[in-house]
Order: sequence, then C-alpha cells, then structure tokens
Amino acid sequence: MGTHRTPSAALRRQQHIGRSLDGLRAIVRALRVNSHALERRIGLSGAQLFVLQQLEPGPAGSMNELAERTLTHQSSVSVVVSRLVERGLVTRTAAQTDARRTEIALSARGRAMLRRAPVTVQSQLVAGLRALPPARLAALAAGIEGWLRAAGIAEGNPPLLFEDASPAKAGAKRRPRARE
Amino acid sequence: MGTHRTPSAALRRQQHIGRSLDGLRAIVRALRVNSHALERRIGLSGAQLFVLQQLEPGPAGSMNELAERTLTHQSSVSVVVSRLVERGLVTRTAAQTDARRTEIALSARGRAMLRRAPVTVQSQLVAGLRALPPARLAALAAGIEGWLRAAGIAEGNPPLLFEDASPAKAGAKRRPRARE
DNA sequence: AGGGGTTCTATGGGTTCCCATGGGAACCCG
DNA sequence: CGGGTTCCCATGGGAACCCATAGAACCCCT
Repeated sequence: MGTHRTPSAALRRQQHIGRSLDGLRAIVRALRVNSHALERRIGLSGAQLFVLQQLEPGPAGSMNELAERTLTHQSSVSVVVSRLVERGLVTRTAAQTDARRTEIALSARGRAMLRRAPVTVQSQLVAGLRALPPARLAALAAGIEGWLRAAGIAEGNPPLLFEDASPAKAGAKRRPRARE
Repeated sequence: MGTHRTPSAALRRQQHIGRSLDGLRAIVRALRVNSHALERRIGLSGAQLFVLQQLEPGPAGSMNELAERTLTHQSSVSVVVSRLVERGLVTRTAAQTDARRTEIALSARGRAMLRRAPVTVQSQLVAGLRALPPARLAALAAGIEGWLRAAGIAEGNPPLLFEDASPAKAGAKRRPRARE
C-alpha cells in the first residue's frame, strides 16, 4: 500500500502528524499555564480545583479511588488533598470499615468555592467539544481512541513497551483491587 | 438546533465528550509515567530526552528559542539544559553575535544517547499516528485543531479568557521579539 | 493466638514546570 | 560618552508529579 504513494502524500501525512502533535502539546501547555494563573486568581492550582470538581458528584471512599478518578498517582493526590484540607475545602476522615482508608469529601466551603470558580482551560476544552457539530465530535472521539489504540496506550494496555521483569510487578502493583 | 434533539443524542454527545477527555487524560498520564520509567532505564527524564530530540535537527540560537521549540517556559528549559550540560550531552556557549544569548547544541555524547534511546510514549504516539489510515489521520488532525479553535486555545488566541489588566502585560512580555 | 503476607497512605526524594527577579550585556538617544 | 531602557537567562520559590518506603491495619492460615 505504501509503495504507490506519491511524495506529496507522504508529506501531507507528515504534516497531519505534526499538526496532531502540536495540538496535543498546545493543550498540555495551556493546562499548565492555566494552573498557574488560577493560583494567582483564586489561590487554587489547577490540580486542586480539578480534585474539587471530581469530588462534587460524591465523596471518594479512599485515596486510591480518588487517584483513579483524577488519573494521578496516590501519593500525588494525597499531597493535593492535604492542601485542600488545610484550606478547609475538603474533609478527610478514616473510613469506618477499614481504618487504613481515608474518605475524602467536599466541605461546604469547597462547594462554595466550586460555585464561584472561574472558567478554566479544562472548561474551555469541554465547551469546545460541545460546540463541535455532532458528527465531528463523534469523529474526534473515535479518532482519539483509535490513535491511542494504534499507539498501544489504550486502556488495559501497559503504557510501557520496553520494560522488562520489574514492569510486570509494577503493573500488578498499580492495579488496585476492584472496589465492591 | 438544540431544541429538537432527542435525549439519546444528548447522551451520546456527553459520551463523546467524555471519551475525548478520557483519551486526552490517558495521553497526559502515559507521558508522565513514561518520563519516570525513562529515568530509571537510561538516567534521562522525558523532558531531558525531549530536549535532546529537539536539538537533533540543529542547535538552538538561544534559550528562548529552545523554549519555543519545546513549548515550555524559558526558565524550565534552562534548568533541563543545565542538567544535560552536566551530563555532557549538550553544549552551552555564549553567542558570538550577542553575549546575552546562549547557544545550545548536541554533543557527540548527546547524539550517541539519541541513537540508543529506547521507545518512548511520544514515539508510540507518533507511530500510532503513522499507523492510522490517511483519511482518519487527516480527520484527527483537523478534529484536534477544530477542537482547539472552538475552545479558544488555538495559536494566537490568548489561552486565558478571564484574565484582566495584568494579562495584557503578561502577554506582551511572553511574546519575545521575532528573531532575524 | 500468633505470624506472615497484603493493603493503604502519608512522607521523603528528585525532577519539571511557571512565575518573579536580579544581574549583566546590548541597544538607543540626547 | 553616558544614562536610561530593553533583552537574556540563571536562579529561587512553590506546587505537582511519580517512585520508594515505612508504619499501621487487615486478612487468612496454622
């Protein structure tokens, strides 16, 4: 199939690849810059606000669960929660069923903070998706998933292809047992 | 337009939005996890390797230029370069034409490092794009750009919609004068 | 009851990231 | 020439991120 491509098709492909990566980079960068700006404006970083948002639908039964919700590492979210606790925006209590576990919930102050939180880049991204015509939105979602699958980064796939003996162990450790 | 949508269409839209964001988050996370794994394997973090890769086509005439290439802040890339210099992987010299500037280039060791660098998640992402059929690749690139445009995050657009008086100033400062 | 293995999370370590800033170099104008 | 301004970047500060780990809690088997 590749044998009868013209140079201009290969060049066009290279351009599409470049544009996709540039778009991805632009998103990542915008999110980072926005985090700092948020901190100046409301005293909360992007990560802190994101955790608040993820707690809005309901409390988390453990730190590991919250880490899953936010797609970050347990230790990372623990630090963010600590800061939110200091600010009185979330509560952290030992679970009744298992003293090792920590339950995390929004406080009233946290809810109030969410109500007056400004527009974030993440909100913009969501609004951007909303503004897309339905067919384009569907195509984009499918395209992203196809990309991830082709790249071997889809759910269930180990994200790291070159890891050796220790990866299997790390992978097992990173899959917390499913919650009831 | 929105008035004659069925609930199932709205639900489907919500699902597409969720899938798109989940895909984006998966990418971001994979890149971060990969950075750490790289560090264990070859002693270079993702950011360090990325800078090496960006220098492969040719040296950077200044730190600001390299920051633009890597879509990071000048101060960030300065730190990364310092570490690479310590490792003898890049060279940092004052420019002849303007002593305020720093020129950054790959060393022979840096080139050798690049030759034996392992597969990274970024490489996987590129390979994933390559593996897409041309029509899907083009649609994805266009979709991402359309998304960014609709979200107000496209090039040239200020990434922050809520900034007030200081943003204009900050924006001006962040636009270095064009290089000859 | 006791012990071994597993789970949970706070904490330390190292790196990156952006913002702010200061010092030195370069530029411009009177 | 000299003073004022701008440019450039290294450096410090603070937060987030993942990895590693220690201590407490839990579970299961003998």
